[in-house]
Amino acid sequence: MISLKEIAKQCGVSVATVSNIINGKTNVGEETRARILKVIEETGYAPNYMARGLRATKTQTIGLIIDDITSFGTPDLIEGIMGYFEKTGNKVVFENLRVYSKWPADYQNGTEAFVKAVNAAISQLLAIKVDGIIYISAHGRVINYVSNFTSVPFVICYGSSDVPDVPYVCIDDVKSSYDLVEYLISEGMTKFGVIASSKANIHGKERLDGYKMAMEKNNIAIDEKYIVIGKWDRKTGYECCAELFEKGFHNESGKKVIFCFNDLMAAGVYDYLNEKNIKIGEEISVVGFDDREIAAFVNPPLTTMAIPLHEIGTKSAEMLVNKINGTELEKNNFSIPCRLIKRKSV
Amino acid sequence: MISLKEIAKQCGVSVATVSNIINGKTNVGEETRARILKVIEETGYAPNYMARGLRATKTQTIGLIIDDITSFGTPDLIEGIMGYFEKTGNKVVFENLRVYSKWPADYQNGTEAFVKAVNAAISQLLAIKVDGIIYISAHGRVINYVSNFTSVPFVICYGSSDVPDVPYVCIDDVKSSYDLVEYLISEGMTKFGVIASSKANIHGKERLDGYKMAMEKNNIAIDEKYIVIGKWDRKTGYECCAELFEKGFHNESGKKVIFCFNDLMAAGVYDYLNEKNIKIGEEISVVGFDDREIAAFVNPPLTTMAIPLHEIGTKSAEMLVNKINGTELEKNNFSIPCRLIKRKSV
DNA sequence: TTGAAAGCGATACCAC
DNA sequence: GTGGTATCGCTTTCAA
Repeated sequence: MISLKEIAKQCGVSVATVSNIINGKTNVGEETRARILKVIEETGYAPNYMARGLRATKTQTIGLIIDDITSFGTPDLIEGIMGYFEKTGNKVVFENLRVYSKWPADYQNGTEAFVKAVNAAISQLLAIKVDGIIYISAHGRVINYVSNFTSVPFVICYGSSDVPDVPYVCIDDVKSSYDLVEYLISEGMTKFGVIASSKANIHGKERLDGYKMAMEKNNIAIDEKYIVIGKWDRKTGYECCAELFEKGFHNESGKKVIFCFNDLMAAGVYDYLNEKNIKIGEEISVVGFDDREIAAFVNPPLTTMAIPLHEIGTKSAEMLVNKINGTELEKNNFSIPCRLIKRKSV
Repeated sequence: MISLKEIAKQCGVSVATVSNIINGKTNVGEETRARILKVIEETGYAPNYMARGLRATKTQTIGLIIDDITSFGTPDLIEGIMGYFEKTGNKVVFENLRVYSKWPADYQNGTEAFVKAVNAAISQLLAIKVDGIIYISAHGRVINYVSNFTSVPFVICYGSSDVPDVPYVCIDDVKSSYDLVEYLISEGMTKFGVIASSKANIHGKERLDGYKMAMEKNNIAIDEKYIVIGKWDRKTGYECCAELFEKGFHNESGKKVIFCFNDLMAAGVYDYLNEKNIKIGEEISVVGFDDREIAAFVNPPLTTMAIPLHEIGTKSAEMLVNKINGTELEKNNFSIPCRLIKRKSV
């Protein structure tokens, strides 16, 4: 590969001059600049990234830590982030924690092994001198345990943190859930079954809050026994629906709806309802959350809340760039509301 | 950040000795090694990646070019690749071509703008001195247009190439399609409708070949009028099914099956059949290809062929590492067969 | 406006 | 076994 030195020799100038031209310095003669630029063009010279990174403080590289690339939403988040960095001319390096393959079933948030893995990833990234780090979390994790936040700008994407001053952008679960329930009420629903999740999960906790707020606002009684706890998958969706039925939910009078905290559990509810030959969207309505691909393919198509993944990604990237440039941020964290997708299940 | 020099000074030895220890050279005294290792441990010293990359020929970094991260299969391919590189201790840098957002609808394979984007990505990667490159292609592209194949080891993942000696690993579409049709025949199917694709797409072409081979092998007549061309999406799946019906497919005698070249088109067929109140899997069977998430969620669940994405990824990574190490490869390309997933649609 | 030279942090060759 | 030092390709004073 051709080096700075060689093109300097070819042009009969010093390396310093060539370097100045490449870096857009103004202290170079008009004629010299043009002449050298031409040679650079012709030779297809590209600066050596390593050499540059060694000397300069900024590497134009940002590090992306992802919990698991096969996790729902992650690809679209990445797409948003990389779209932004393409414009700013940053390179992106990945650290893939691969939590699904490493800690199958249910690993614990904040677990020692996990924290260690995260910090190892951060060290790696720091070793290659990234200008900043974005952490894409799955599972609505609350990230409170990262040790070296401060050494380089850091933003959490699709997750949150209780540590003060750690920037993050996540979805507004409370408002989204509230909006969905308001819509359901406007459609005349009066009896709600909800398939929630453990409150340890921030999404679960906040969606429940939103639900309760909307119910109270509209003076509809909340029946605690019809709030059951699932584990975000199809199987527990099915089981929770069965539990609702055991408790007599289907015998309630009034328009009934089952609000599932994600689409997968809603699919489990479909399974149960189909088994019992209950017409979904007619006898009982069902709504989900996430707007996964499957939501449009189940029968009937599922009404759900679409997560603005692309926007979340873009926003995170924007925040990081601002942090790196030292631009003061208006806010340190953002919550973006989801979009209601009306389909046939209501 | 602490440097080699500093730890050398701290230990009262030369940088050369420390460097030798770090790089596992054997020409170092037992006692010295232990003493220095201890200091390295205590100080948390990590070698500067840039400096090392500048001097050494290998950077332990591999470049990953991806057509589009939101494309079906890409995340799992990446998961397989990164799992392998985690073991070998390689870092991974991404270049995301983002073809879906940049060339919406249908961009052309081999198009000038596209080729330019690919070569730009390669140059980027070369500038940061990657040891090798993996290209994850979407759309079963045949990659014949990359200019600087040779400067660094290069392998195509989930695609192929007609350029001699370019290593690739893809799926064995012919065999997979053949296997699927054989299974269908073993289930007593005699009338086949097929929703294929343009033959410009290598997957489409080969799946058709496999279909024909299986039919001929079993002496079942191929009815060309029942081979219709879709565009891999739900909508054209629906339209193609309608076309089949216009041609009288549903009035044929014998056990009928519609073989769709992917799951999305199969879902379109479901739409049409549901509309006509035809019992899927009873009156007419349907099979897809890909085993996307939706396949398990449509009603009835779809019989389809699962693509061994993880394995393809792992194999590509393995090939690349071998190439980098100069290990002779037994073969320059691999075709991995898909796995039949039996569900209720047959 | 241009250039000489120091140095970034490591590796590797060659003396001792 | 250990140490001195040239070198990788670039950026960045400081002089000229």
